[in-house]
Amino acid sequence: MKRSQAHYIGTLSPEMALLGLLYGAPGHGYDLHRKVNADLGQVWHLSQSQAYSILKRLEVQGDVSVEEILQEKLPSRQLLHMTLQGRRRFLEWLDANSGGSTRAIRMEFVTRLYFLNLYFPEKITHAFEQQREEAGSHIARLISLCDELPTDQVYNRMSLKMRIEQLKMVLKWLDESQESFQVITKP
Amino acid sequence: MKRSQAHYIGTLSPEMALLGLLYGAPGHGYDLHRKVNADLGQVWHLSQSQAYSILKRLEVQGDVSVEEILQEKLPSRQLLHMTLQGRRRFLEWLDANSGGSTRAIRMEFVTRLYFLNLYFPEKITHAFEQQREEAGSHIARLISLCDELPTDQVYNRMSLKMRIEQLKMVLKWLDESQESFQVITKP
DNA sequence: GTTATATACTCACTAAGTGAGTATATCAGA
DNA sequence: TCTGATATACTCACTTAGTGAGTATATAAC
Repeated sequence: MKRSQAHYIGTLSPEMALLGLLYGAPGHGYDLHRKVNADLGQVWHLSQSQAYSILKRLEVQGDVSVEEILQEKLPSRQLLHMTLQGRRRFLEWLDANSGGSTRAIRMEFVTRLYFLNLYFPEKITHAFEQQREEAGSHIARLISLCDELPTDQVYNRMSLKMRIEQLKMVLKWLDESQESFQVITKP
Repeated sequence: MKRSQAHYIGTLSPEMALLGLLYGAPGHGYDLHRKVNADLGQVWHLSQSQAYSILKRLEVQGDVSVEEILQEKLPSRQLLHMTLQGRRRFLEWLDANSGGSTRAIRMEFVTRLYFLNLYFPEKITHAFEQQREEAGSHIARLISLCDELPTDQVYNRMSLKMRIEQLKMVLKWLDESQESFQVITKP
């Protein structure tokens, strides 16, 4: 209950990238880590040990269950399954939005697209629209924040301005990315 | 020796924001935290406890020294001084560059400007130039990375493209910010 | 036959970040 | 005058992110 699946500000975790891979089929920690690195290596930088530690947490939380596969001589391997709870959490996360941080958009939103394309390609268009709206309303919020800032707040203003411009950029990037998706999804 | 003052990827810390304030005069943890929040609150989100924990580390590392100020009745207050080592580290950091991550630029670079303006305003122009170069070479690196990416790497490409566009934005932002600085530094 | 590589995982560590708690002083309003 | 809010100044316990190195076995390559 005390679980706030919310990350601390600035903290994004590839938790869902790992969990989501199990939606299709059970797998080993080893494979999950490799898959994330192969398909989303520019999105998340995930070390092997970090992958295992996140998977451990997912298990403790009850989002995945472990099937010990005993082997003669060999140490036993652990096959990970997504639990019903994990499935629910994953699907919820898929529909959630990534907020207005450019980092979150680059990491979470792109990861969502990855899974939507795998499992629910029909939802992609909506995801783009939703993200555009989110970005737009964040821009508005930041602009008003910036306007309220006293004139002497030079550095805070610089920072805010940068975030605003970055988000405007994101709107363009969303349009361009979506176009390249049309090619994939409607050939 | 094992100190890599380097942050893990994606991890930026307001360590230098706190340390740098002591360059001018010694102060209490309490004041340092308030000052960072007041002047750089949009740049760093720093809780009080986090501030104290960073200051503790700075002390253990030998960058600051603690002067216990005993008070009758009251619990003793700790006045923090910058040590020679701390001074050296801070000045080195001031001249270093913030790399090519947009986050690092928004946080570290802006913080550098803040201190340059306080202590060495004549260095500001150079800092802008240095940062522009850095950003430029990072853009080049990311573009070649993106070009080398196999066509099927849709999501990695999306992520890279976003970073590239963000950095191009940064170049504009640097120009605009510097203009607003001219007003301050050469009135 | 050895050496490199792929498979599959564990552990110990540093550091970021939160949230709540402690203790005192001071000042403004009922 | 007492009361309660606010400012000062700090501590502690906790979760999570992230690194780096170590362990152990199978298999293919030279």
